[in-house]
Amino acid sequence: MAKGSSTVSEPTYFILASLLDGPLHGHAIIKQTLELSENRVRLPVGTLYGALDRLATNGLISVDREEVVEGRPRRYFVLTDQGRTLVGSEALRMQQAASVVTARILRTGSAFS
Amino acid sequence: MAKGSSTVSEPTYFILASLLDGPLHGHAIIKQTLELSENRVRLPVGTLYGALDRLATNGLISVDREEVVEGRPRRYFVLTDQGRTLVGSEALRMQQAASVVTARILRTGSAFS
DNA sequence: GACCATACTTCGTGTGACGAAGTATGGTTC
DNA sequence: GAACCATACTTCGTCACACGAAGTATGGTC
Repeated sequence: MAKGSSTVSEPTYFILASLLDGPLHGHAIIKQTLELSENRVRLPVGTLYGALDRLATNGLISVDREEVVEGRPRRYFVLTDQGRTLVGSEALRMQQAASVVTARILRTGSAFS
Repeated sequence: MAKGSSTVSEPTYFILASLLDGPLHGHAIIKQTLELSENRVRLPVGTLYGALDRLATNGLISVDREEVVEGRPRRYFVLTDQGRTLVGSEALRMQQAASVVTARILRTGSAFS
């Protein structure tokens, strides 16, 4: 389906953002998201794997490869072109939305540093 | 309970943003949101009034006054201090999240203008 | 052997977005 | 003056998603 106006949630957004630098497996995405968000966004596993399924179904990511490291299975995910495009346009959307508010707050001289 | 890490959705965010310039009634919020978002966000009425209830319950907005204009009732809502603070910090959060992605996209030289 | 970390699975619950249908009023058009 | 449209708000049902929790499996540490 991939409607143009998806408006992705924060967990989903950071999952996509985590994959910008290259393929990662599930737990690595959790760590990368923590880093990217400066320790703000701690993805719960239930959220992560549910979202990964959805994103793969919608063609925004795909499975890169699966390997077994020290007996533990790892599934690596990559951004598709569509996913890369989406996370980029989401970033622009957020920037626009943010600037609307920051401009107004400055203008009305509110208690913000 | 006004958790610090609420992470407000796009409709909710724009409702709060619409009220930064002063009290508005429901339908005026829809129009203001359209304007602020450059015609991107068209709030459905079901979403709007549901969200207004929730926001009022959570103390982020409150009813300013009710009047009847040309036979039609209007209920005006105002931002509370808490609401104003929240929308400001949400804007900062979005800005940070956006910049993480835009920086990476520039660095990896993706197909973005 | 108990315990912890990594890695992933599955399930159940609750919240929120939103489409749709409905109520009420006033203005316009024929 | 009936039909119709715009404004303004209400209520309901459904669906998607977040996320807590419990579970499976492996290897290392104490």
